[in-house]
Amino acid sequence: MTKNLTPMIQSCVMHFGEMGSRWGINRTVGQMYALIVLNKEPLCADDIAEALGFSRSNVSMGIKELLSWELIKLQHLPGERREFYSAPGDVWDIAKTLIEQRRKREIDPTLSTLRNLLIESPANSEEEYAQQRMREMHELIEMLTLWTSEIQRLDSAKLGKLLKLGSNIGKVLDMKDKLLGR
Amino acid sequence: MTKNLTPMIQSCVMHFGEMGSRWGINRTVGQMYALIVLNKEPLCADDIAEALGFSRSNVSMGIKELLSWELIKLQHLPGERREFYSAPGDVWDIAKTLIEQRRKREIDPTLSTLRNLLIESPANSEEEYAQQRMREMHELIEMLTLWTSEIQRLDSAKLGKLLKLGSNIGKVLDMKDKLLGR
DNA sequence: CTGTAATTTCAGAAAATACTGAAATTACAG
DNA sequence: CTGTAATTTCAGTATTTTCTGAAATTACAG
Repeated sequence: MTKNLTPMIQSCVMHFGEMGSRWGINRTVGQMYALIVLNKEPLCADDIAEALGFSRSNVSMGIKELLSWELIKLQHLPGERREFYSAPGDVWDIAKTLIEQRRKREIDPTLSTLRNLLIESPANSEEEYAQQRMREMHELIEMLTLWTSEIQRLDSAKLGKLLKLGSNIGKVLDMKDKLLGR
Repeated sequence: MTKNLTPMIQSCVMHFGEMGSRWGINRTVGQMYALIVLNKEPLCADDIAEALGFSRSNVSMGIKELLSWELIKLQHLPGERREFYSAPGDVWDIAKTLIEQRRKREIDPTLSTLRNLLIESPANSEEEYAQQRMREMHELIEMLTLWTSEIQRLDSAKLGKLLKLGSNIGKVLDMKDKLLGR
């Protein structure tokens, strides 16, 4: 049904729908989010349902999901009884939230499972090997998580500078080598 | 029917099945991969089908998928007519492959879509705003991609040192700040 | 070649997921 | 309170994805 959308916005919305379905978030929720992000003004559920041609109830569930991910926030507009929703104005804030939420949902449970399996003592050499692999995975995931959490601490301004640095980013990691003494 | 697996390995396999379904790779393929990774010796399709209770054809499709992700490699065992499969011995190699493949499948198409939409000239102020957001997204994604590609260049040994550094990892990023002149 | 073992393909069954419309609930203006 | 607008819930339907078994193909020992 998709009413009102210009081809450009339409394309972007559709693309994020497709991509969304490759992440946890499903196709329609992906479309809804793109629509909200690309729109300067906050949108209400009816706007979304109309623009994308979804049922009102589907939009309601999508909003619930986006709220649970903390990707949108509710706001009341003066003189409006309906509830409006908008995305953070800063894309880096969006990305940070996404990273954070995915960590909670995907990484943390895995770390916890691995930890639990690692405290058991191996019953045979097969389990011994398996535990070794699990130990390596646990270490690696923990380290990568640490890295990303450090990066997440950067605010938008710092990130901007980093961006300016462009492909010289390698230098940062070269310095790391020095720090590591090699 | 899951024959032969010890409870420890069983649990791990099941967990990666669940997690797998949250990534692109589906539940059974996730289980298959965990099984291969945790097993010292290469496995053949029948081993996998028996251990996990899947149909032989499902295993065949799963193997095909894991090969297309380059997460396993085919090998022939001496005196064996059947084909055997194994995962890289180094978990960091596995992670690098995963990151790389996900980039190809999820990030690159998005960057390309955004780029295409950004070369159009905005038809109105609504599109102007939308394009601004798209531009920010494009920049951000490109930068994060650059970062991860730098990290991916590290080999296992260097990564090990980094790992030893533990939570002092923050220092690396502090140095970055100096580099950025603030 | 021939026969058999191993693997792949694929149409359709089964399962999981997403979506809708109707009914219920909530929110609030008057 | 009352009535109406807005939102949510949820049972059922539709769609998509996954999985299987049977048939086809491929690989290779003899």
